[in-house]
Amino acid sequence: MTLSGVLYALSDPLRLSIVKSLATQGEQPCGAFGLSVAKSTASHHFRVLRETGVIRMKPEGTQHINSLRREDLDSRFPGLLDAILQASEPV
Amino acid sequence: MTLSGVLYALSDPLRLSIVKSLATQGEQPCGAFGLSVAKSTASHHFRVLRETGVIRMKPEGTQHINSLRREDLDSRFPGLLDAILQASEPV
DNA sequence: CTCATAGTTCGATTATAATCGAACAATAGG
DNA sequence: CCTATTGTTCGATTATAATCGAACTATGAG
Repeated sequence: MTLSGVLYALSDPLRLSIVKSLATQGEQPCGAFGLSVAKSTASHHFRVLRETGVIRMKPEGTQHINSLRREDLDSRFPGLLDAILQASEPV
Repeated sequence: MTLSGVLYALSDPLRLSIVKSLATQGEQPCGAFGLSVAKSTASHHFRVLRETGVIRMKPEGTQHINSLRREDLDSRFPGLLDAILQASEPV
């Protein structure tokens, strides 16, 4: 889990929107985000988030539940996630 | 100045190193960072940092002095820069 | 067993980004 | 005026990343 990796993962608007949704709505399956891209594209973005350590995924029935790795992020990069979530909130 | 833009700019290790240097050493001309890439490549990275609003540049004699736009960043994205600089410090 | 649902993987395409060298521009110094 | 220094711009190349459709996998429902 690297800083550059996390920043890169979050620099994509679609991935950032996923993370924001997880932060405010809590864990959700991939289908719940209403992403307007092909399934394979969505899967790619979830993979990036997973591989950079931003989210975790657990299979549950036929779906995969995503959740934010908040504790890990907060301990490794204190304040970073909060700053990002807060910065993107003013919408 | 967008969040995604700033995150993108800082997700590149070379650009992050420039920003770290500016944060700790204060303003410096392009040549002072000891970047091991071609001049044109360095110029490209400075441009990205400039265009995303992370740094400003002022010509001074034959050189261009770079400085961090800390106030702007802090007011637009409170805590973000600090979190990033702190996270990358543990070196 | 069959079928629908939820995602993944694969391969291909397209779009972005990083990188370089060469030529250029601006300035300061002699 | 000539030259060195500092950085920019341009064009080309290469590397990464985003995107899609099609085929696949796993699970649960009937």
